[in-house]
Amino acid sequence: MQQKKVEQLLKQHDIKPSYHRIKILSYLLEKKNHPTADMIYQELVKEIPTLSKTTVYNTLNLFVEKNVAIIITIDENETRYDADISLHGHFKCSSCGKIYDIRLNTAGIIPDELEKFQIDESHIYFKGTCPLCLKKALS
Amino acid sequence: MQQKKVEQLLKQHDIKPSYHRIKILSYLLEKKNHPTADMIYQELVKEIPTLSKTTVYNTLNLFVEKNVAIIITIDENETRYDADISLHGHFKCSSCGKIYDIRLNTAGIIPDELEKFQIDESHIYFKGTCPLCLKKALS
DNA sequence: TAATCAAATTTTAATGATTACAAATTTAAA
DNA sequence: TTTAAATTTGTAATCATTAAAATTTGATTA
Ligand SMILES: [Mn+2]
Ligand SMILES: [Mn+2]
Ligand SMILES: [Zn+2]
Ligand SMILES: [Zn+2]
Repeated sequence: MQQKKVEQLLKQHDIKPSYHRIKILSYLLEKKNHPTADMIYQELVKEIPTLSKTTVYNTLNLFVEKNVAIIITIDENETRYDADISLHGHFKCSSCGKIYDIRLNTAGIIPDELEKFQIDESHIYFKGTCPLCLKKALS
Repeated sequence: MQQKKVEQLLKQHDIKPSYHRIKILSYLLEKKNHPTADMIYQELVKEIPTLSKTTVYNTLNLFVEKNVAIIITIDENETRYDADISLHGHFKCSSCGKIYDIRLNTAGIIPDELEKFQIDESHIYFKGTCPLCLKKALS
């Protein structure tokens, strides 16, 4: 996505598109790798040597508050972020660590039992071994 | 559940049923409240003044390793434990903090997209406001 | 242009959950 | 009883995240 589009997206969500914010959102949108705050920091600090990790945290918290990104918690003590805010699932491979996006047929995903509950967020994820790592394990 | 049953359960999973382990597993089984390690500690230390928080952590890690309990991660930086190891979902109320068990019709819960993946764990949870808190909010 | 002000970023320090490690205690076997 | 192994404890370390205060940036106004 071009920078202009990213700026648009930020503005649409009431966020002033500062240099850092554009960089961080671009990272999320392009990499689609569900990174931790630290992964983003380690990558961007190469380009922006003055970057502070607190800025990464502040920015991600702002994104979540303004619904530009969501938090994915699959493993304990490891907060990850996703700029794809649509309802979709994830699979984390315990071997290579990659987190895959899983498209769900969202119909009938909400249990009847929750009829009287107000649902703000739905999360579905799986853990195991991905096909690539399964193949490697054979050889 | 009586103490004998709890001991049985531990033995079945290759865990020597020490006093502390029985207490901690009993807590999980009786309360069914998906507690944090600290919640368990705070409650049990009343009965067992010499209890160490490290023991609670060690024991919970052992339970997870031996499949007597599972880890539930709904909110970041808050690891919770559940002695119900069957496939079921959860709902956490953002208002009162309670975590509800949700029975799922497990049929067709695994997306076709994961056919070639080896799935070890499935997690489904929702966040929002529970009926009790919704009612309170009205008045 | 220069002064002003708020927002954004940085720096440093604090917090809190979890783990590491070694010592002490308990349990069970020899 | 002796000894070794397992369990528990206490303390310190680690690591992710947040808090607070200082600095910088960038727009706005005089
Ligand atoms: Mn995703
Ligand atoms: Mn449960
Ligand atoms: Zn893999
Ligand atoms: Zn509630």
